[in-house]
Amino acid sequence: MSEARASKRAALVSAAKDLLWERGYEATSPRDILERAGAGQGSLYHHFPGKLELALAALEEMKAEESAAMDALFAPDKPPLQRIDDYLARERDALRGCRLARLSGERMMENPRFRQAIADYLERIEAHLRTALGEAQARGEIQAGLDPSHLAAMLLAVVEGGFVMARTHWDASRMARALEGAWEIIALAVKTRHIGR
Amino acid sequence: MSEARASKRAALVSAAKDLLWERGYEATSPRDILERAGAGQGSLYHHFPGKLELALAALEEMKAEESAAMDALFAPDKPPLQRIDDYLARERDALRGCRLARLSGERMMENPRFRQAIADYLERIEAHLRTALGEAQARGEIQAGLDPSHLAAMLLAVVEGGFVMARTHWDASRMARALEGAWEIIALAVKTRHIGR
DNA sequence: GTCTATAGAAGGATAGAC
DNA sequence: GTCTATCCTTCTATAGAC
Repeated sequence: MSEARASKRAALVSAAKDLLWERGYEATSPRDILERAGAGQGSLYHHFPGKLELALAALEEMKAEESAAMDALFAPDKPPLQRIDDYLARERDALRGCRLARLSGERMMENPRFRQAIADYLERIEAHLRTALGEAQARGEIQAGLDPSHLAAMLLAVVEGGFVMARTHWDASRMARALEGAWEIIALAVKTRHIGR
Repeated sequence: MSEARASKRAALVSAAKDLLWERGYEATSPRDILERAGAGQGSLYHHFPGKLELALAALEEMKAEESAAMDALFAPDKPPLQRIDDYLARERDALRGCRLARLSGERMMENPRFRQAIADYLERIEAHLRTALGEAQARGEIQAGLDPSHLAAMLLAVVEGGFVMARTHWDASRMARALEGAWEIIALAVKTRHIGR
């Protein structure tokens, strides 16, 4: 149960997580993973039926880790507008891309399990945003006519689109500019200056 | 010079454009392209040094086509807010993804020519948005404190992020919701009701 | 459980006839 | 310019020893 009793299985999943983030699924071969994990050919196929199942295990771990980080960031005891502020201001490695959604262009997205792991993660963020926006609206902190569900989707899209832009221009400030825009426009919806940085 | 004199080169580029959009770069093999183009092995390597150069040619054509569509959509004689409205309301196949930026997760993005073709396209849209927003602001149609450059980046990010969300959830309405949010929030910045649908 | 060795298939490119 | 045939490498998985 201790981490010290490291199995090759854990090393394989860990290496797969790294490589999926760095290169994506198609561009990562079983050999790449074995090499990085310091494991022999057999280990992968002992623990998993093949590359896909290993990738799914890696995806599940990434989803769990990132979801936990999001749950902490959106702690319900924080003021709702503070949660949104913290989400937008979160430190990100824009050039690396979203750890999960960077895979959205892969052919493997045709696989429902692969796709769903990523969808679960995005939906969790969107739900947190929706809740925070709803609470803020109930408190009278943002304008009444706005739909929290639409705004939540928009904010998540700005972040995910920001990753795409940063990676495409190979310039992290592209993400920053998009977030700046979201910031400025959201400020118009906030009745009193509850958030700031 | 006529289109009737179709060469295999054109067929190859056309097939590559289709497949890059459908599957991405890594997931498309030279054989896939040859098969769809109805060409023999030799044709590809007669016209191009290899798969990469063919993909770059395809990318350039896609960039030219999509850029032309954007130039038309952002016609300078349209009222600026109308241009923005038209951009957001543009019909898109959300599940297919952005024809160019869907490749942003590919390992081939490390290649500067590959990356730049996509960056050029995104920058062109962003510039159109920036110009339109600037003009609208100069006309006094949107609030003065807002930065057109930030808002332009934000709007492009909503669209590109919307593609990611739609593909991930395999649900085109995810893009629609993000756009709805952008719409509602932008309306707050518009002083008079210049845009509508 | 882990390793090395190997196999079958696909990817990517070349040779050379027409 | 286009084709068919072929080649080498890499990918993915299997076999079987330890």
